[in-house]
Amino acid sequence: MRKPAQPTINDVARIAGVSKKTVSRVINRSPLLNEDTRRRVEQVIAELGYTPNPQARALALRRNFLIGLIHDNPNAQMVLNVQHGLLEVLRDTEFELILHPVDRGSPTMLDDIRAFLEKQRPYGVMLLPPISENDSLAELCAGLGVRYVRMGSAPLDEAANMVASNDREAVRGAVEHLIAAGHRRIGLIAGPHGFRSAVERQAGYEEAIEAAGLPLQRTLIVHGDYRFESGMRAAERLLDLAPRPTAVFSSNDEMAAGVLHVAHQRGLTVPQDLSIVGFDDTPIASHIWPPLTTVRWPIATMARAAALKLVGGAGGARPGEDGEASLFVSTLIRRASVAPPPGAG
Amino acid sequence: MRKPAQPTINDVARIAGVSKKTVSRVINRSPLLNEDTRRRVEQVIAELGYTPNPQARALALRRNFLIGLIHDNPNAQMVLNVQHGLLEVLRDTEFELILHPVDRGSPTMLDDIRAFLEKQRPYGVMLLPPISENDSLAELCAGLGVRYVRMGSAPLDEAANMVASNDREAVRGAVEHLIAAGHRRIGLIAGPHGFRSAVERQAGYEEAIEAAGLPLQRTLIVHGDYRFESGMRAAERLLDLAPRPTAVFSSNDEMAAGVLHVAHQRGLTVPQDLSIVGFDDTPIASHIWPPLTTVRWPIATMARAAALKLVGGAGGARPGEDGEASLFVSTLIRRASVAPPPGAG
DNA sequence: TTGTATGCGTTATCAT
DNA sequence: ATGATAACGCATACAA
Repeated sequence: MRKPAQPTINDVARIAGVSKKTVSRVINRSPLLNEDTRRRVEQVIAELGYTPNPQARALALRRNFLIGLIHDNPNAQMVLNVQHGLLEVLRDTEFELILHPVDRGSPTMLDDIRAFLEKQRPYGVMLLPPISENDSLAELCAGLGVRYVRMGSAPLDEAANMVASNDREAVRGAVEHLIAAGHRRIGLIAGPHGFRSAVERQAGYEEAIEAAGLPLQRTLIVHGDYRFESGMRAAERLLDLAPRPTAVFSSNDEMAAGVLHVAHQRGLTVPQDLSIVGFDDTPIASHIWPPLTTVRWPIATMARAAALKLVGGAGGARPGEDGEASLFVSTLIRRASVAPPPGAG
Repeated sequence: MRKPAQPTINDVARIAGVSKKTVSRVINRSPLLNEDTRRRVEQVIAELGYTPNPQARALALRRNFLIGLIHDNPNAQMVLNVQHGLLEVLRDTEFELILHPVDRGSPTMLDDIRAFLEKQRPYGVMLLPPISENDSLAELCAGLGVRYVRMGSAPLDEAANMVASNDREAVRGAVEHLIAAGHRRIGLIAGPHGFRSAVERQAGYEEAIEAAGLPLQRTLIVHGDYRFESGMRAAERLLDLAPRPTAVFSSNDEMAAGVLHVAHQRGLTVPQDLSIVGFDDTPIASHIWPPLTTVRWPIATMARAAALKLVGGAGGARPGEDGEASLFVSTLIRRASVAPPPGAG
C-alpha cells in the first residue's frame, strides 16, 4: 500500500512560491492579504488537497479543538439526541466531539473526570444530567480553566454555563391535564433522591394538585430510579392502594412503560381503567400500546444551544439566536393514554 | 482565574535533573533505563501531576490516537452499546473516540467521509451497519491508510477488518422455534433492500421454512425499512391476508413493536391470536406488552473485539481473546410473545 | 502586504 | 544508559 503522505503547509508554500506564513494567513483568513496571492495559494491548496493538521494547530495555538461530552447514561435516546445536536453545530467547525461516560456510583468519579480533563484539556465540556447537577464538578471544570455547559431541569448556573428546561411548569401542565380530564386521585412516580429533575418534577406535580384544591397524599407518591423495573415496582404499590389512583404521572417514560406493563398484568385497560402520563417523549412513548401522553423537551435544540455557548464564534461557529437562550420550554404531547376516570362518563 | 499551566516534559526533566529524552523514555517504558533514574523521574512526574500532551505526541509520532465511529444511526441503543464497548477498551489506552454520523441518503456521503478521514487522519475507524456493507467505503479507508473494522450481519471482509454476527442462523433458529410451537403460516417482515442484514435474515427465514417442508409464500413476505411505522404498514398487509398468518417474524424489534401496535388496534391478543418474534433485543423488546421473544446479538462484545482489532496492542491495549474472534453468535431470548397458534390446543 | 526567526511539547537520530 | 539536536506542522512576534 502506497503511503499517501499528507501535503503540509510547506508543500503549499513551496509550490505557490510564498512563505509558510502567507499560507497560514490564507488558512486563517487574515484580512491583510493581496487578493492575487490569496487566490494563488488557494488554488494550490485545492490542487494538493491540503488540509491543516489539527494536532499541529492545537500545539501551536496552545489549545485544542475538542469538546467533551461527560455523562452517566441518563437514557440512550437522550444521549444520542444530545450528540446529534452537538455535532450539528460542531460539524461546520474544526471542533471534534469526544465522549467520556462515567459512573456516578463510583467514588473516584471526580478524580476520573479530573484526569480526563487534565490529559485531554478539552476546549469545553458538556455535562448531562444527572451529574450536571453536581456543583463540585462544575467547580472542577472552572478551576481547570475548562469551559463547560450544564444541561438540567432548572437553571442552576449562570446562563453562559447552562441550558435548562422548565420541568416544573411542564409537569404542572401535564398533571393539570389529568385533573381537567376529571381525575382526583393521581399517583406520582417520582425520580430518585438526589436528582434535581426529580425534585422539579415532583414540585410541578404538587403545584398542580394544590392549585386544584386537591389533597396532597403521601401514599400517592412513590419513588423510582428512572428505570423500567422501578416503574413496575412503583406501579405495584400504587395499584395496591384502596381506592387506587385513576391516573399516574411518571417522571419519565421508561417508568411509565413499567406502569403500563403492570396494568396489563393486572388486566387493567389503559386508559379506560387507568390514565398514564410520562416524561421525555422517548421513542418508546409512541411505540407502546396505547401510545403514551408525555412531555417532550427539546433536547437537540438545547444541545445545539450548548454547543454554541461552548465554541461561541470560535473556529468558524457563529452564535445564532439559539446561542442566547438558556431556558427552553417543554410541551405536552397528547396521545391515547389519558381518558376520564372510570365512572366519570 | 489563575492560569493552571500544565507542567511539560521540560519541567520534569529540569527538576529530575535529567534530559527530556530520558523522561520520554520513562513515559514510553523504554527497557534500557537505569532503575534509579526511572524511579526518580517517576517520582517527579507524580509530584508535578505531569501528563504528556497528546497533541504534541501525535505531532511527533506522525500519527494520532483517535478512533472514529462512522455510522448512519441504525438505532439508538445499538449505537450507544457500540460506543460503550469501544470505550471500555479505549479507556485504558491513550486513544479517544470521535464520532462521525453520516447520512447515507446523501450523494456526498463518501466525499464527506473522505474529508473527515483526511482532516482528522484517525488511527482507525469503526464502521456500523448498514454503511459498513459499503465496499467502496472500506476501499476508501484502505486507500487512505486508515485501518478499519466493519460490523455486520455476515463476514464480508477479512477477519482483521470484521466483526460479524451470524444473523442467518439466528433467524433460522427463531423461525424454527415458531414452527416447533405449531405455526405453519409465518409472516416475515424483511428489512429494506440493499441491506445485507435484511438479506441474511430473510435467508434464515427461508431456510427454516424450507427445512420444515413448508411452502414458501411470497405474500407472506413484506419489506419494511427497520422503522416502527414500516412495521405497522407491513403488519396491516400481513393481517389483511386470508387466511392470515398465525405468527410473524420481524427483522428487528422496532418493526415488531409496530406489529404489536396493529394487533392491538385490531383487537388481536398476542400471543394467543398472533405470535411475534423480533430481532435485536433492544430495551423496547422487554418493555412492551407482552414482552417480546427476540434475537439478541452481542453488540458490546463485538464492539470490544473491534476496538482490540483497531488498536491491537498499540497504546497500552492488549489483545485479549476477544481480539481474535470475528464471528459472534446470537441467541434467542424467549419471552411471552410466542404461543401455539389459535385452535392448536 | 509578506518574510524570518522562534516556539509549542514530544519523539527520533545519533552521538557519547 | 543518557544527552544534544533536529524534526513534526503550524502560528506568533517582529521585521522588512
